[in-house]
Amino acid sequence: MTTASHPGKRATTRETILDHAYELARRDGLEGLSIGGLAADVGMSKSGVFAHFGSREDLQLAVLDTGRRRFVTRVLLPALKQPRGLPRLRAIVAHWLEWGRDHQSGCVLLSAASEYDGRDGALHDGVVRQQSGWRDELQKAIAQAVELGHLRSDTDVALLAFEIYALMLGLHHDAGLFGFDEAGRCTTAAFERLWRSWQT
Amino acid sequence: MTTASHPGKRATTRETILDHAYELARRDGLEGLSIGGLAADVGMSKSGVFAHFGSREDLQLAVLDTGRRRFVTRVLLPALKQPRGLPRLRAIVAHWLEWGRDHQSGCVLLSAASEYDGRDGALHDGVVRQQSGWRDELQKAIAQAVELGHLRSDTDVALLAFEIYALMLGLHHDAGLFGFDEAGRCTTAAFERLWRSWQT
DNA sequence: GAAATGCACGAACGATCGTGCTATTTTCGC
DNA sequence: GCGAAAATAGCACGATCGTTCGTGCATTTC
Repeated sequence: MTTASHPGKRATTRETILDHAYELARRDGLEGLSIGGLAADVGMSKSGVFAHFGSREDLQLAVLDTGRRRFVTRVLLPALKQPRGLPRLRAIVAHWLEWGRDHQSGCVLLSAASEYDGRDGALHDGVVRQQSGWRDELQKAIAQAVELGHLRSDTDVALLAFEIYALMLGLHHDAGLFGFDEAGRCTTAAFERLWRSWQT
Repeated sequence: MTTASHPGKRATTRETILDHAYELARRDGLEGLSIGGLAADVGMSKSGVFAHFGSREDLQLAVLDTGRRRFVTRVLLPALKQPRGLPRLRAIVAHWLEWGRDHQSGCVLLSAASEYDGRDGALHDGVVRQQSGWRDELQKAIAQAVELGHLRSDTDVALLAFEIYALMLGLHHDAGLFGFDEAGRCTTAAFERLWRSWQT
């Protein structure tokens, strides 16, 4: 009877709860996520949901990590199948655009970034860690494209990563307020201009 | 016979409340703004604060409008003193950058945009109206720069406005998470690249 | 000086928040 | 099937939420 030799129902229920919490957090943010509302959405009791996490903050951290894992699965991992350099970089952007299309009603990772950028605590730390981790991945892909000669040798890696991220922020912003169609058009056009400006 | 009896004490107290509310909303967002917390911050009773607005939603709308007015005063109006065309456009961006420096701990307008982009209601409508109004001003300034030959005649006005806005989103995002210095450096460099790419 | 008005306060409402405790039910190895 | 253990429900708590209402104090108006 050490620890969990059997699969246990706990893990799957926790996943279900996190699925619902993720959807709720997309609309209301991690700060707007309440245990009572989540329990009603899942169809469980408040205490039943609560027991899976121990605190609201741990629930929020778990939802944040759910978002991170989904983003990695949907954006980063598929792109890693492409050859290094510009193809992989463009694949990252392409999958990121799809992510944006599917998350025009709100992205947990971005809303968390704007919710916790000014405070401190575990959520802030988690957001910073997640965001800087992704920025590192982005810079890594850019650096490879430079090394392989796909981008100009004097490319400012951090600057290009900033520009790419900024365009995706613009996409989410405009898609949420003005609709995805026009926002997607602008973003795509802006990316074409961006590649042209850095390409060899 | 105290100070300023002509505009009535009500108006000045309301301004004081809104000053505090604006600062609180910068950290916690409009959704995180509570009447009790605001009252404690101002040094008034809950009901005293409440009486000035009639509802929490009206308070939030008032804070949103406070942000809009400040932004217009700090960014748009000073830039309108510059000659039309690229000088005015660059002045807009310059003052916007200063705004970003002073609001690295959170900008009410941007947090409101991400808080209400997925819902509906008066706050959502107010945010959309405010954002599209500002985008229109931006496009107007760009169009003038094109007409005056400061920018390429085939300039996609909406696209450039999107690119400018995206860079400012990137600034706020990075400044909030990683610090203003590096974010400001990237933003400035990105703008120089942007002007070069559209200039005649 | 009396009456009216403007403003803020304090108390209280019902609702919901997060979070403990204790039963009760469900699950799973035997 | 049985019994142990895990998982969920039930209930209660203090705190805070937005909101309402009645009251007191100032100031203005007559």
